[in-house]
Amino acid sequence: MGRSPCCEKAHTNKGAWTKEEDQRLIAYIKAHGEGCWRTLPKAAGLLRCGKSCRLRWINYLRPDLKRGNFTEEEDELIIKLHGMLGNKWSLIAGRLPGRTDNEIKNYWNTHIKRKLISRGLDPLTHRPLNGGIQFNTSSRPQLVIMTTEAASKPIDSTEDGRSGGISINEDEDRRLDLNLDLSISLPHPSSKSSTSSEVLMPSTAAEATTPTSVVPPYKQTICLCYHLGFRRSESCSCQTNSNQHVLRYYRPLEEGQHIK
DNA sequence: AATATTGACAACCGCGAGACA
DNA sequence: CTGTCTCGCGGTTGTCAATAT
Repeated sequence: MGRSPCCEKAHTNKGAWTKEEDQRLIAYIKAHGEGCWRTLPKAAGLLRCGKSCRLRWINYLRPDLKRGNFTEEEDELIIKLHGMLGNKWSLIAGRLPGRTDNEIKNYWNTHIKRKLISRGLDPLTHRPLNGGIQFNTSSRPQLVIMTTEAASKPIDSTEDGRSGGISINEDEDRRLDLNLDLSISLPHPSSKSSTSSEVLMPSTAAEATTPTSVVPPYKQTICLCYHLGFRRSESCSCQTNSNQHVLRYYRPLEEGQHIK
């Protein structure tokens, strides 16, 4: 009992999209909106696989795409986020408005990898290529995952090890130096009132977002799901869910900022 | 000028997760 | 509970243009 193919391969075009195909896809989505990619090609009169339509729309045709060269700020943000998230391109893309995961992935592979190598850093681990040399972590910002009992369960770990995410292994020391300024520690006493896992991290965001919860006076709670770029609100249940496994991070307020 | 190599990026493929019947 | 379907993600490949030989 096999899985049915996502489309009728015998009657679908492949390869580069023509202008006419683009126009058809744009016109259809403008009229009917995104959704049901499987049936879209037929409805739009396209001889394409639904997956192909989705990719074309998301990576190339969407009106909110920025296009053009990456700025130095974007470069640095990508490097920083990659250091924290690994190859989670969709999450990284969520932090860069107008950029797609595919675009960032390509850009990483063609530009940033070399940039890091030229800085003497391993693009995979962000550690010095020659080994041995360690950052002075005390003088650099840190990502600290503060755990509760909930954190004894690994976060974002997969069997095949493809994930580049942050994981917490109960057998390991609770304070891990993950390099690139990452470390994991036990809960801060001052945040006892909060039962969620919390992350202290350097802010890469210009703005602080809701939801908020009981926080120490010098911190503001930010939903990690939202902040890391989950676009669909339903992916985030932080506000309504008392689930102890919800991961949040706190970031220190910047100068001039105050909690609303 | 012809050919080979390299770089950039669009597109494809396979897989996993979640929804649903 | 199980199987199927759809969507989305990350890795890989294909193609074309630019550059080097």
